[in-house]
Amino acid sequence: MKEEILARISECGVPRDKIGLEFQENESLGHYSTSAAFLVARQKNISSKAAAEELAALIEKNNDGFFSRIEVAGAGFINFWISPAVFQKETLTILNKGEAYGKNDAGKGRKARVEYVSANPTGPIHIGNARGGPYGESLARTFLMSGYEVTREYYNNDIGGQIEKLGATLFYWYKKELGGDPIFPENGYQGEFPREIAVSAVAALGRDLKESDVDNLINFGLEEIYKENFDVLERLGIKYDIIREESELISSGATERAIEELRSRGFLKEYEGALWFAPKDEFLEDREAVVVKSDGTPTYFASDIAYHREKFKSGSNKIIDIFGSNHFGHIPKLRALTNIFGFSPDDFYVLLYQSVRVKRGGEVLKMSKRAGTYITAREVIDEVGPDAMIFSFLSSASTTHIDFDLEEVKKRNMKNPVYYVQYAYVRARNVIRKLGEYDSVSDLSVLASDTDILLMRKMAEFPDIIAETLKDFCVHRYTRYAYELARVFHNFYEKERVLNEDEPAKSARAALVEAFAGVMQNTLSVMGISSPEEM
RNA sequence: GCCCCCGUAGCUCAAUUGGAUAGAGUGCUUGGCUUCGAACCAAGAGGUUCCGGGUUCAAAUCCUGGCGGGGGCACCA
Repeated sequence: MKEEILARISECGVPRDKIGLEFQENESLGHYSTSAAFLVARQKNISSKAAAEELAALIEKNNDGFFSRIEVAGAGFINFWISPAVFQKETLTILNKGEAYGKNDAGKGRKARVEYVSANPTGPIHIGNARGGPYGESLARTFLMSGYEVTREYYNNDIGGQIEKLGATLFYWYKKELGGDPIFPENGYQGEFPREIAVSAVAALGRDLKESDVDNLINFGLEEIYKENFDVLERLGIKYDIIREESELISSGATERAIEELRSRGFLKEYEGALWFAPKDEFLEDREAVVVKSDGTPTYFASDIAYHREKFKSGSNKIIDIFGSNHFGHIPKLRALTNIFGFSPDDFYVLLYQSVRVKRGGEVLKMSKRAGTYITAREVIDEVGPDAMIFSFLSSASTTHIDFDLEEVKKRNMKNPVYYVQYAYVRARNVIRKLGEYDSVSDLSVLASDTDILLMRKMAEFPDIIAETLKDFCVHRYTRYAYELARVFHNFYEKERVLNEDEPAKSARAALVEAFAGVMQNTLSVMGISSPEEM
């Protein structure tokens, strides 16, 4: 809907990106409004009121019945009311397009790769890691809605110091389980999880593992952790197209080849026996990092170079990495790789989400995987269900730190706004079911009450919501929109009848309800949330 | 010490990217089921947007100086 209005305003000489068109929920300020006149006033050095009058008159001149009213208000705002016929026609379009309503072709013929979660395989996914799941998934779906071919990917740091520590921890519990009295390894992983794995390892691998067989134990442990973590992710509706493992990059020689390429092109320098990344480009940030240690082994960053080399050379148009904020220091190094591997820095995004703080009755719980004090994603899903968890996480902007109080979880379970949203959908589906067959209509002109119009307007906003999110990646916009759409429908449901209505209002309202159900389903879908028929 | 994020109603979060009277949920007070499902609707109370200064028609938002919280600055991943 915005596109049409923007086109009409920009025809009158205001640059499209300067118009700042706003949807107005309260009709007293119009269906949409713009502050564009303030800009014109400055350019022409006239009063904002005069500029608004002038601009409004120009728009009115080209008006062909699209706007029912154009009004200057306040210090120079222009408020637009749009003809009911426009919204009635849009509602028919919704019915016509169904699942395709809201899609755009901004990414037609283009590819996007989105990496998210990528939790270290040293234990179960905890509540902090889990935040990246709904975020990445919803973003991936936004790209799909925009016509992109999307690859969802997960990176597994399945080798290195942390894995050795995991092995040592598992071996400790393995020995303990067999009745030995081993010493707990320094910096080993606390918590129940390693012990549970060790117990099943005794059953699966036998009782004769020696210290030199620790790799068997590690491989068994990693398998158990993968099983657990990808199962949890699947409960959140997340499935990956690519799961890349660091060990695989090393064993295939990809890491070695990437190092060699950087070396031959002069991007590595030697210092104190180690090889350092030294891109020497226009960036000013300090990005120096060890790529090959003085003992000759590559660091994790070496594999990251190989992995991003693969991403940048994969023919994708957009590359997106979603990390926790603690990876902040990693960004400049990764960004420096774009130029080196011939990828546009403007199409590479590293999106960070802030931490999740867990409280219990107001008291902050310190989360640490090593110390074994963390809340797992599975615990929360079991408690509130995947839909409520996804909606909760998506409700706040990725840049804000969120607090999660476990004492509130149970209470929130019943009161979670996701049910308000899903219930609106259920109500609509109920009406449609009870209607049975009804005549399809091509004329919705009887839909003219305030609640009819507001519902149609809100539905017509959906494609704009998708388009805006594609630009700024603020997927939390969806939860807001979903809530508002639901509220508008609940209002409609209270005030207007469908089943008892006479024709032609009955069929028209039926069409409206069906259109609503479609838009709501698409809204829930882009968040990765289910659309239940009953609750 | 340097860098990033945050600070908005008792609590958890929004605010269309600088717009009009800062909004929702939750909690609290009150009214509404003989009518498509009340997991709903309606009404009320609740604010120095952490503090100071600046920029302009307009600041929660931008610049600056503080205060407070979180994270990062490894030959760990």
